[in-house]
Amino acid sequence: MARPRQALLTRERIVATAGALVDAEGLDALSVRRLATELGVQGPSLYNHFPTKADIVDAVADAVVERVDLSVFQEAPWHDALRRWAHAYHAVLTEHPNIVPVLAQGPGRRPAGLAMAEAVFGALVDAGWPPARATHIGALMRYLVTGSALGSFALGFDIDPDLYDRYPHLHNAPRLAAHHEAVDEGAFALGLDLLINGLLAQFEGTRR
Amino acid sequence: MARPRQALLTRERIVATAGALVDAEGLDALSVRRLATELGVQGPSLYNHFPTKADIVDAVADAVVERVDLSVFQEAPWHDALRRWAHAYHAVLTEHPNIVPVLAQGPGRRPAGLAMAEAVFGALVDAGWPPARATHIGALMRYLVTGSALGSFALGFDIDPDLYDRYPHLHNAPRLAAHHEAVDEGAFALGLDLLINGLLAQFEGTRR
DNA sequence: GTGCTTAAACTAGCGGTGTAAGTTTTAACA
DNA sequence: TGTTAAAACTTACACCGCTAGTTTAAGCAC
Repeated sequence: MARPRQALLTRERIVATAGALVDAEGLDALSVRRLATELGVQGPSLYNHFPTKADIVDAVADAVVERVDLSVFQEAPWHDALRRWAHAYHAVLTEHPNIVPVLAQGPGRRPAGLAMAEAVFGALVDAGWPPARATHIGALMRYLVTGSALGSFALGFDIDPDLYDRYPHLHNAPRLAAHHEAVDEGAFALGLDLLINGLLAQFEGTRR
Repeated sequence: MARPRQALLTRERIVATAGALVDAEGLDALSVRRLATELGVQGPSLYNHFPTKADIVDAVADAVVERVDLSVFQEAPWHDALRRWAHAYHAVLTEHPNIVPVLAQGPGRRPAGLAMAEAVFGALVDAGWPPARATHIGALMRYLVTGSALGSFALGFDIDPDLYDRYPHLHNAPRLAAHHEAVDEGAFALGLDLLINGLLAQFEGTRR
C-alpha cells in the first residue's frame, strides 16, 4: 500500500488508541509496533504524524490532563477552587492510573499541563499570594495529587505474606499491599486538608 | 573463560557499579550489557547473581534508602523526628536524583524501604497516633519527599523561551525550567512546615 | 489538464534491549 | 576421588525505537 485515498491515521485516532492501550495494559505495553497493529498499520507509519514515541506518550498524558475542569478557578475563592480542582484532578488520575508516572514529572511542554499550571498559579496570584509562594503551592499540590495516584497500582498483588514478618509494625498495621488504594485515598484527603487549612491560616495571618 | 578461580562479580560490586552508572548517566543508561561491560564481563553473567534487571534496579534504589539515618526516631519526639528524617531523606535523594522515580512508587519489597516505612510508622504509633492515621502520614511524607525530588532533573534545559508566551502568568513568574531546583526546594520546605504544623495541631487537639 | 510537490502509507534494516538455553571450567564437598 | 554446584562463557530469540528509501495518491500552479 502506498498513500491511501483516505488517510488511515490522524493524530486524534493515534492518541485515542494509545490512551486506550495504556489504560488497558500499562505504559510498557505501548510500543510503536503494537500501537500500529492496533491501528491497522505498520509501525513506522506513525512517524508521519509524530516525531518520536515520547511525543505520543506526551500527547496521551496531555489528553488526560485536558479532562480536568479548570473553571472552578473563575468561580470560587482560591482555597475552595484549589480544593475542588485537586479533587477533580485526583479523580481523573484514578481513571487513568497508568499514565501518572508521566504526569508526576511535571508539566513539561505539554499544552494542557502548562494551561493547568497557569490556571492554578494565576488564581493564587490574583488572590494575593506572592508569585514565588504561588509557585511553591502549585508544585506542592502536584506532589500530593500525583503522589497519591502513583503507587495505587504500582505494587503487584502477589505479596508473599511472610515478607512482612520481620517488620512487626507493618505486620500489625493494615497490610500495605492489600489496602494500597485506601491508604492513598486517606493520605490524599488528609494531605489536602492539612495543606489548605495551613495555607488559609497563613493567608489570613498576613492579611490582618 | 569458564568459571574463574576468583569470582569476578559479587552482588555488592554489581550494585555499586550500577548505582554509579545511574548517578552519572541516568536510569536509561543502565542496560544489562552496558553494566556488564563496566564490570569487565559479558551481559548474561549478571543473571548468575540477579534474577532480572528489575531486581538490580531495586537493589540500587534500596542501597540509596539505606543511607537515610533512622536513628532520630529513637531520639526525638515524633514531630521533630519526622522533620529531621524528611530532611535527611530529601538530602539523600538530592544526591541521587536519577533513582527517585523508582522510590516514588513506594517501598515495594525492598528491605531498606520497608525498614524505613516501619520506622516511620512505628514512631508515629508509639507516639499515640492511630495506626490508620500513621499510615496516611507516612504516605504523605513520601509524596512530599519524592515529589519534590522527582522533577528536579526531569525537565530538560532546552526550553525554548517563547513557549511560555501563551501562558502570561507563567511567563511573568520565575521561569519554571531555570529555577526548577529552587522551586522544588521551596515547595518541599513549605510543605514540610504545613504538614508538620498541621499534624501537631491535630495531635494536641485530640489530646486535650 | 498536465506537471510538481507534498503527504502518507509501505518495506528493509540497523543497533540496541532483556533474557533463555546450553557449554565449560573451576571450586567445594561427600 | 567423584559429584555437584557456581560462575563465567557463547549463541540466539523476540522485541524495541527509529532511519532510509520507495511508492502512490492528493492538492495546487500554470
